[in-house]
Amino acid sequence: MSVNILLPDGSSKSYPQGVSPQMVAEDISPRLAKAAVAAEVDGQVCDLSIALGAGEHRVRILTDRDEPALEVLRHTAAHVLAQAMIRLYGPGVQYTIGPALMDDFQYGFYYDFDLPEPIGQEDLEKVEAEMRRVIQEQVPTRRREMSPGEAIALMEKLGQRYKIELIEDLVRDEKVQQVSLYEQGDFTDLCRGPHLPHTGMVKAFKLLAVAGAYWRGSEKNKMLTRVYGVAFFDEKRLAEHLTRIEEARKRDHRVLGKQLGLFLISDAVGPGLPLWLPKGTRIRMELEGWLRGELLKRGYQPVITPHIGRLDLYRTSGHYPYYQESQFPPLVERETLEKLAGEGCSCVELQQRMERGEVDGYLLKPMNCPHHIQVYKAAQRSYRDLPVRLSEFGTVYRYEQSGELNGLTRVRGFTQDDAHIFCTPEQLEGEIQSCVELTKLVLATLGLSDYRVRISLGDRSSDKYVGDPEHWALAEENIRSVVKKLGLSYVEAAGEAAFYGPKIDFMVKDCLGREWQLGTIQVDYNLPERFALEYIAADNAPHRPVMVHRAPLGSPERFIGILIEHFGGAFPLWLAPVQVAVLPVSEKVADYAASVHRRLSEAGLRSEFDDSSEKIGAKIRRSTLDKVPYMAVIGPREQEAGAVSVRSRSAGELGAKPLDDLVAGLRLEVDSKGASPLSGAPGA
RNA sequence: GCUGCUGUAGCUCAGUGGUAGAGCGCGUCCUUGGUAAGGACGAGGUCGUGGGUUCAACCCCCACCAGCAGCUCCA
Repeated sequence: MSVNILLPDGSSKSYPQGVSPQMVAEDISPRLAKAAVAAEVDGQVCDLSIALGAGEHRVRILTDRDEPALEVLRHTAAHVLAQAMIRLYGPGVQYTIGPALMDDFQYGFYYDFDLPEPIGQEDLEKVEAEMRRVIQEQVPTRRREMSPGEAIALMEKLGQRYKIELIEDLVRDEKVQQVSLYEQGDFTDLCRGPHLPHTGMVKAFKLLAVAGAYWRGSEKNKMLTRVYGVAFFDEKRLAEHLTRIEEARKRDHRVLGKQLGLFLISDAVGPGLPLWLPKGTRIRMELEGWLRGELLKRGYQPVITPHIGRLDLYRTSGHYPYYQESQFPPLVERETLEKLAGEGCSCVELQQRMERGEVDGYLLKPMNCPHHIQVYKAAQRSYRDLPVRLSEFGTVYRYEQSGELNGLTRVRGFTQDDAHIFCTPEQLEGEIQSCVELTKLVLATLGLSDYRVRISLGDRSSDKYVGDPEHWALAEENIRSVVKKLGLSYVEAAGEAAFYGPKIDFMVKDCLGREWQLGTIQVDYNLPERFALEYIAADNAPHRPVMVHRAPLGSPERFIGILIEHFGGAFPLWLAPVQVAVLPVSEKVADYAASVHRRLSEAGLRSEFDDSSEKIGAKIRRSTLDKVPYMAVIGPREQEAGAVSVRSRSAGELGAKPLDDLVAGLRLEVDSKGASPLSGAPGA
């Protein structure tokens, strides 16, 4: 029996049985054999050393240029890490799991350990040094397959109880007959593989962080020590990666928000409760103002509703029972509180009675929909009125876990650019479509053109979801249909839906390639049911409307947080808190400069006048650090000519221009939300 | 919420068991300078909060609060 190998170039070769991809590579060319790091056999990435069975196989030799090879490299790097840890901290180190990461922005692999004593960031250098030793030794890796029983016996000998648990689970859940282990010198790991032939092929790596992680991701389990690292085939790519991380760090919206005076999170006010400073507010007003205009054009009716509402309202909607643990506790009226205290009611009792609905209170609203539903119900609705589209930039409060709070992207008090559309089932698909189109417009306007869509579906087996399965199926079908019709690339995620219905989420990549979840569109048959919503149809009988919840930004707080990072604080002109800085060269031209400043302000431009006694270089530097898009430098020459010397953030010095030209140019750029007629360069 | 780390002037940070410093920023004055930092002087801190150890704590110990990284969660 022989092995027939089909190569990617279409050629085929014949070998005796048991031939390995490594041998095939050697046969093709010594250079390929040297560059080979792994192989792809019949579409499966595997070790170079495996013995190929009889028959025909498609074989592709993977070198450091192939994406799947990088994953193999990182996986081996994780094993090198584990081996180094054991060498340093002794056989008492329990190693658990250590995968390669291919989609993470920073990290390339990690390994979770149960350590006899904790280690910190400062220990990583020591671990790296030991890893370099393991790499220098070029320790060969060897795959062994054995029965689960043998593997358990081996792991018992090594004292690795997490591995034993993993093997036992593989047997129980997947009924495996055989497991694979990788030997790497004195280190043996249960592992699916594949791996590099030896550790010497891990060329460039760096350990980046040490942090806690629960065993198997469950907070009920023990907290392990996770060491994160990244690895590449060469130093250059590693250096680029580290630069990219550094770049991201510099764009951190929390850092820029402070530097540029955009927002503030004050301990005196509370964690996760951002305060918008004047400059940040400017950005938000522009963004929201623009969106408000777009909503009016699309037949939305703005409403304004309060920040709190009766507990009963949220009992009816289901939010109170479903998300109690992530809400601020309810407010109870003083009189009620005093009466209950008089009856000797304890705090625990009070909470229980509120849960049972025996005591009412008020809740800081966690969602706007119950209020909007009341607005819908305020009038009798005819099918002729539908769709009713109620919009509000409504601020909601959610008690996020303390460890989750993060700048503007995860907060406890935030606004939703919310709207609720009440429509007939027949109108639903069209409404979803226009919501998707609005979200696309928002993203396009802000230059966030790299995104995909996630359709989050229910999960029949979970009890998390409420409502009629038929409605769910219908809603899911409507959503799919729209996404397909608009040709969006999408993934489906079962079990990710809201409790009341499926949703579309926009997953947007920023300029550094990091993915964020922004806009959302959710279909809801459930709340109309719970609140007994109706409209009178053409048959003169009451029917139940469907609701769409949608927020193209998601939340202005979160969205602007992401925009700060996307633009690195250099906002396009229409959003920039200060659009133009007027910089007189000396006090001699202060009057003329002041008149320029006035003229710009009167034209509706946000102008800042720097009349400090600094030299012009210092003034320019200050405006540059503030990322002001345009500067108008003014000296005697400009005064003479009624001109300004224009300097742009993106294109540098543009030379002297008549003041009228500057005003007109800036107006044009603001109104077009992008293109820069002054410099010919993009505004951002 | 959990694990680890951190908390000193408005900001970024240094520092010592004997109650504190730098740079930037801020204020005043001098300077009137042409495209990324002109000069001088000055103000500003109960060293996160509360306990404890000590003759003495910003420094050591404990608790709490907050921030950061990761995990978990996210209507």
